[in-house]
Amino acid sequence: MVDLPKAYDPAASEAELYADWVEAGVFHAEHDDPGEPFSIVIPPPNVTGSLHVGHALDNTIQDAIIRRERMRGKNAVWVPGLDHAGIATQTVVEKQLAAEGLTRHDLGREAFIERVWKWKAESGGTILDQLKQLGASCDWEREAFTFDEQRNVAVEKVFIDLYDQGLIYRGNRLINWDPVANTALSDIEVEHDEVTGELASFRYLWADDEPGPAGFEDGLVVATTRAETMLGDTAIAVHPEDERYTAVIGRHVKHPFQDRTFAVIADEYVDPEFGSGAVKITPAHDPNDYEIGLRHDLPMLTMLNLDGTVNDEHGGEFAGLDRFEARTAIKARLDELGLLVEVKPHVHQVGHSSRSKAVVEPMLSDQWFVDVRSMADKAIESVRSGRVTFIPSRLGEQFIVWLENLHDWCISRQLWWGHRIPAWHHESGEIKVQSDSPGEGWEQDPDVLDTWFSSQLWPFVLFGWPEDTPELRTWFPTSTLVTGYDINTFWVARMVMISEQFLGKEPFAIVHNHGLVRDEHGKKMSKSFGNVIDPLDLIAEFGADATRFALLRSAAPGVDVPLARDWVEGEKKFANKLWNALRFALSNLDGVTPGELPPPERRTLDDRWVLSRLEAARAEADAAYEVYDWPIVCRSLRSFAWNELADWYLESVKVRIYGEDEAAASDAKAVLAVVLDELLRLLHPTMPFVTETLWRGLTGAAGGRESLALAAWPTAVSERDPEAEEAFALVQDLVTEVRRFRSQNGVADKVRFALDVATDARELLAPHTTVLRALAGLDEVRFVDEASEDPGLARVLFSRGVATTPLAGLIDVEEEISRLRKELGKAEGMLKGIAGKLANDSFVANAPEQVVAAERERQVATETRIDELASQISTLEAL
RNA sequence: GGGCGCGUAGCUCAAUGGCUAGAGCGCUGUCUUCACACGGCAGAGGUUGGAGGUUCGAUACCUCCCGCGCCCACCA
Repeated sequence: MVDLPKAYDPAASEAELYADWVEAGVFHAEHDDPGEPFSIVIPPPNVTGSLHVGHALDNTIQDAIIRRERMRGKNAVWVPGLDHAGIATQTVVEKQLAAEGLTRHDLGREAFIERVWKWKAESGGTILDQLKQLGASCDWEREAFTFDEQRNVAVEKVFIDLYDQGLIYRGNRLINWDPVANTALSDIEVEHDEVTGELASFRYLWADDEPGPAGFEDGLVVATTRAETMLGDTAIAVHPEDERYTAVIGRHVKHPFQDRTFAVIADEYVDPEFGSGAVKITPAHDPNDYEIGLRHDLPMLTMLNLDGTVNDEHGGEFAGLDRFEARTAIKARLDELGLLVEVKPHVHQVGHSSRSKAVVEPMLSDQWFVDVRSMADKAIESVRSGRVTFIPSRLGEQFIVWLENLHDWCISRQLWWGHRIPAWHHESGEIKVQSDSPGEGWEQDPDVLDTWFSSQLWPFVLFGWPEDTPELRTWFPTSTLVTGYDINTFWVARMVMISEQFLGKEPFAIVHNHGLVRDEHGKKMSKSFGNVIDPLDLIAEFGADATRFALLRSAAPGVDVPLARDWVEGEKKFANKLWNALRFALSNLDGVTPGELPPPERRTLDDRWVLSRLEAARAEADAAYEVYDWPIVCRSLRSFAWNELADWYLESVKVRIYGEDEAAASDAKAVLAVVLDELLRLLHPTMPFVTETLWRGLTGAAGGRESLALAAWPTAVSERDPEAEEAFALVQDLVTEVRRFRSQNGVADKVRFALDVATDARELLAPHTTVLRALAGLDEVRFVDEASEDPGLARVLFSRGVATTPLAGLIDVEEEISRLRKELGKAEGMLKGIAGKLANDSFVANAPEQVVAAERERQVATETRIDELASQISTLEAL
């Protein structure tokens, strides 16, 4: 017999259990292990990271999935790893350097990278250790890093092959420049935030040899939110059909600060409704203007340095000023020259770097790009055809739309930490793409690849690609990818594209998107709001199981997940409830372990009922597990465990367990053991620790390879039993009514009395009076044909009849009358509703037969009840 | 500007077009009975955002409105 402490203490056992699982290789899989392959690759957390609630959710879901599949006998592997997270990691280490008064340039490239590796070695494993605290059942023997030796080989191969296929090219194009991190960014690394800026209007005067046409003697007014870019203006555009401006098309204006002129051109892009209807064109610093510049073959003048200051070439008196200082200075100068027309507030979207939060500057630059169109089209087809399914499906739609509008991907970053681009530049300007230096006079491209370029390979490089390994053949394509919808664009889309390109297959069959974890009111967690919850605190205080369960119970696919400390505490209480249910069982089972159920004829009503309800919960939870509907998984199991098993069955089973009849007691124990065993199995993927501890206690399993984590996933132990459910529901109804009677009349539970029951369900109820007596605290239950009219009786009404007991000082008559009146009013209201329904001919004609029949039954029952209530009230009043 | 999602009890959320719209937390009362006070029992609490429509019947389907949130997008 196992002796459990009175209250569950997660901290006492979690670490030890985890070590035991790992020691026994419970999480490790080999390619030739038995079972159908099932694989998940972890979305690799940043090496800089520490576990936050988002990770906790993401990994809890993956763990629940992989644990269930493992129990189902699959050859299940969950491969963990870390992302080198180029820009994020470099930023962290640069900050450390800054604290020492250094920049990365002081160290130089090699020393800096060495420094990052050193830091990675010291603290890179933190988040993986934290995953262990959460209970994540990763196969740690397969841990990988996006920047390790093996992954490097793959990254280089992919780059070189794509280049050879013409899908990677180098180009001088307008890209998003982050002037703080000093690197190019891809489009999706730019976040558009609404900002209240200003719209400045100023005028360009006509070129000296070109007086303005009638109506435009004073020049041409243009508007801009970034006045400083006028240093790079090379045209003014108007709409070709804008009659106001027909006369000025082809004329030239002069630049106020530079010795040059440029033309007024016509382009359909211009919206005549906006501003003055004339747009200044800066092809080198604005995406629209860039397009116009290409169409009209305009000069592209870059007027900013990479650090965001105005350059010498076109800056003139403004050279060296920061772009925002320049904005002010230029407006001031324009004003002095009498050229500034007005400045008014303007709300618009401004692109910010998702990393540094700096305002992104569109810049012309030489960068490497991936031509994504053909791969994107294939990826769209993968989703359309259902070869990749999204859960929830609406996110698949969104995914397709995004792929349809995808532009080429700028993959070069002006950073040091990351995969160096395998391209070599010759003094002559020639470029070669290959792993090793072509020889003397060749310099390797200084840039590194976007972090996502390497993580897109994750689902196959984890299994050894480009080698043709047995692991790759076994576990690729992977089964399910679990991730927040927020990185579908960054990561998921690119995995689909690149997997198809290089392995000819989609990398996974299912993408399960969960939402983002928010606070209890749906607000984003952030340091500035002070509403951040640290999952490690939760685990320390309430246990990993409670933390996991609290996350899962709100994690409907694709829907953001609210979380509050109190809710986690609530799930700790659930764990404690389970703990105590098992504590009760273990102290009473006397060594009975889960095995065969007693034959049907020896099962009592409560046995049949609990088995039927268990099967209902199992079926519901299992189906929900299958479609990753976590709230239903949690709700069905929690409510069975607490509201049915603990609240009713454990109470009713005491009758036999504490009773004299040893055969009955042993049948009861057998059923109890089976039910608990199955419940623990069903809950294990969500709450691995407490279920493992309790299951070992229940079964006597030794741990190690004899772990619940390796036990079989439950199938139906019995069928649903509608008859038992109906009968037991009646028992519950009568018990509840008796309790209500007690509660409302101040009759203490320990005051026992006899009950005369008049019911049309006598046959159903009669065999179960023992349970009835135990649960309702009755001396005796007698069945009578008709309820006595004796005014000296208290009446307890239930759905199928009425029960009476001598008042004999039990209750307060006045109170009872008022209670009955209330109930009568309620019943009359209900009857009115039913009668109205049945009087409606079209209802009777059109509703399904069972529905109409049920209505009729309710009508009769309600009428009977009203009669009874009325007579009861009058008899009481007679007293 | 385009697309998507959401408005149900004080809070967070459920309810194949059909029983009296449910659960958890919170709240009220009550009980320390031998699994559990991290608990039991009982209870209060709803014009399902608003207005129309379809239907015998709408929380659910349709239209419009109001409010909230997210994604995408190059209007200076």
